[in-house]
Amino acid sequence: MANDDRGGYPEFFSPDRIASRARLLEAGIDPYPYSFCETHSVEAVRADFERLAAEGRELRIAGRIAAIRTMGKSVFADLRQGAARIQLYIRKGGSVPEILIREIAPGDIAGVAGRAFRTRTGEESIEVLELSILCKAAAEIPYGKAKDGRSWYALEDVEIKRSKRYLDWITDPASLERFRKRSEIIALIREYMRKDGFLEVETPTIEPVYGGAEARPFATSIYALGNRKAYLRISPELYLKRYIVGGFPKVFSICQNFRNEGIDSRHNPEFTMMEWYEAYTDYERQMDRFEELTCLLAEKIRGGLSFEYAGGTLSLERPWRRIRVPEVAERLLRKPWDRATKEDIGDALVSAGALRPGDRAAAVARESKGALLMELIEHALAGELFQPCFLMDHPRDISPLTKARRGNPDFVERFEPFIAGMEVGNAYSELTDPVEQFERFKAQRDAQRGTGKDYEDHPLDEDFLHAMACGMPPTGGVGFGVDRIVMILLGAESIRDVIAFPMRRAQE
RNA sequence: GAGGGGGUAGCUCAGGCGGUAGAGCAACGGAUUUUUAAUCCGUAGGUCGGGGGUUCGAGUCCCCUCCCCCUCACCA
Repeated sequence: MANDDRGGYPEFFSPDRIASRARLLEAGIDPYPYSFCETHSVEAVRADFERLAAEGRELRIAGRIAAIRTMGKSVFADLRQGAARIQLYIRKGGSVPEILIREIAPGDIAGVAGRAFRTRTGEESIEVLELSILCKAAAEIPYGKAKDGRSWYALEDVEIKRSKRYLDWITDPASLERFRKRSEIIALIREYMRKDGFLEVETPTIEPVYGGAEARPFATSIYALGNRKAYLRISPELYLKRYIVGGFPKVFSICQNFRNEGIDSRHNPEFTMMEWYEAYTDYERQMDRFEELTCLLAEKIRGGLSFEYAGGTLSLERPWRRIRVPEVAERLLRKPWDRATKEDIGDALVSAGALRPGDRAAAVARESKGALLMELIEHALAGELFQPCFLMDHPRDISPLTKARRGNPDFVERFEPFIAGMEVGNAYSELTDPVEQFERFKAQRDAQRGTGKDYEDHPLDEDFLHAMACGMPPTGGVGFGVDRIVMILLGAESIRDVIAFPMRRAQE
């Protein structure tokens, strides 16, 4: 910096650029004009370059200046629109005022009018006849250097890339593309659902009673209602079922869920959930649907069902492997489920190395039999869950919203799709018997009492029970983590690379 | 929550056996009449994450603390 007097401005204001802004204003040039009339995108110019160059018609293009190379009387600049770029050629002493050529800088947003032509070296370029600064950037943009898709000295610090996503997007076309594709994936999901007759609906984000999942909620209060306690949604499930009860047989919702739990490469306190319910179907039908939707997304986004992820090759070829919990349980415990005790599972966990011997007693006391079993199974199968599969027919005691497995009532008709070892979703043949639902809720509460998991006073959602008592058709429902599906489809190994503004510890 | 790695100029990184901070790129000034990771000459830029301690002297050693990344544990 030639000048370190920041005049009380934040340190990210560049004195050089503030001075440049002042010089432009002094010359009567507004560096922050109100509009610019574009005739072409960079992409459009690229796509039709030869014809446009031959016609010599005036093109008007706007974008961000990413680099400037001056060579005597010639100035070359890169104009970027997202991942697309084109070179500008400005001749000093031509129609572009000297002051604009002098003050334009990398990071500024510019509008140009000019003609398409090829330089002596063959580079597709725009000869600039008019130049407007559409925004003088006041901060330095860490562009680094780039050529042929490679870059040098560019912003790489993931801390900055994630906390200042705008800089990440400005400087890294790959990041921009990742988030464009995320949006495309969500659009494809909506398209698939609509085509099959599903209605997109909304549910409350702020709820008097939370439910539909087991998680610590975010608590808040409602001023207008005497500071009544309220919670951010941990799942849309109980409200979506009210739609089903009321007469919408096929509904879905894509929404943020909020869970006040850990933050790591697979968990963000708020994450995007896609959840749907389809009346008159069971979980078998929904397993097909989940496969179908995931494969459709893979075809459209990756161009096929087989692609690299996390150092391995995923194959989404249908049908995916079905892993039945009761069968795995019997194999691991070497005795029938009804004869196995919590202590047996505790022993198995210890001998599998999933639990320290000293923690066994506490775990057995704290967790339900079903929860212990799932811990054991997920540990035992960890190496087998890379290829897409369905873990299905979970223990009844950890699945309070699910119908019993036909012919095996200790288990339920539930499945969790796993891809690349990640649990990406959860689905049921939904429980529809209101009396049993009431009993299950009570049993779940009793089981949680004193385990440290009864986070808040958590009243039963009586209104939900009332809805169910009014009659809910047989229904299959599926919820999946959109962020995780996006991670897999886009090759991201951290959820923070697919959430635009992930939760951070550091505060400004 | 536990273990490991890291935080030095706007960006990418050196230095680290304690002696008072370096490079490249970016920025700024200049040269160069078609360049493209342009090049060349010059200038400026850092309380080495924060606090405390040891020392004549700490980016470098010790303690505390904040933040980031990875692995593990819990949750989608």
